[in-house]
Amino acid sequence: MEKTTMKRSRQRDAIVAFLKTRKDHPTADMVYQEIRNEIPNISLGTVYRNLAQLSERGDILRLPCDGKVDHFDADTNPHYHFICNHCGCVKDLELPYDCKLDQNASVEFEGIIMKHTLLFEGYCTDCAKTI
Amino acid sequence: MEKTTMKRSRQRDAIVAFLKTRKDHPTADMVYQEIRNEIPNISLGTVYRNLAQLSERGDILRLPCDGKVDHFDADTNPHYHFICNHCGCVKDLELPYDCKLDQNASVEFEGIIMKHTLLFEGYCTDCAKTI
DNA sequence: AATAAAAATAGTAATTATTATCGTTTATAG
DNA sequence: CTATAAACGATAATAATTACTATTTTTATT
Repeated sequence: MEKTTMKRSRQRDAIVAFLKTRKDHPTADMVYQEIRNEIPNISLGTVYRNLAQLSERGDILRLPCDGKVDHFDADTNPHYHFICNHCGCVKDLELPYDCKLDQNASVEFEGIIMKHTLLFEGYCTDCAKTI
Repeated sequence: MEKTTMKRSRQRDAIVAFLKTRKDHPTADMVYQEIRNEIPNISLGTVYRNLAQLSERGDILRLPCDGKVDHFDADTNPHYHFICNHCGCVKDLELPYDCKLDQNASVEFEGIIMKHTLLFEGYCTDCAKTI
């Protein structure tokens, strides 16, 4: 996964380009469905492989969502997210990543804390009206 | 899932009793493997069903672990957890659940924030020595 | 431009974790 | 004691993801 040994591919370029146009943090399958419009025979495995590779390299963010399917974000600036328990949509929060949380947690913990994931849950604006 | 319409079962009692003896937050499969010693023909589906039911009722906690398999905790007092990126073990942190996080996040968010999940990652004491 | 090696691909199979189905068993209220 | 609904075991099905493999594509070097 070193940057030097990476070869470009039309498929990966399309995936990155697509993610950059979106602020709603698509899932692997959503990426797949979208890219198929442009590259009809792209394989779902290719999408998964590239999303894994890109997030491994830090070119995109993988957003774990409490047991539900992962979402992906082209905005690599560390920030927190919200997931709607009704429709499943994922939204950005303006809160920046708080390093103090890691420091505080480290105080009484014997191992090494490197980072944290923080996900807020509730109902999005639209679903809050409906329910 | 109302408490009034629940019938006791030997299997569920065994699952709860087992979880209460453990502080390492077993997974569904770990629970299954353990309970089989006592009830050899228990079904894995029964374990999943009861763990879902119990966590739904708030009798145990389901711990989502960033895309990895869920772990379960008989200590229902809200608290945060740590997962080791090397061995996958899950440990308690002494930090209590911080309601202010939800309040802060709500300030600039239009929907309704009800709760959050916060998981710390890094290397546990044992793995920190090895690596 | 031709070529060779590595990387990436499409298509498919396999895996993993979990949920659903269904006929049978069991708990419990009356 | 009995009726009813909950819970069960066994198995099948599903969903998401990963692995495999033969082929294609990229890219550095001639």
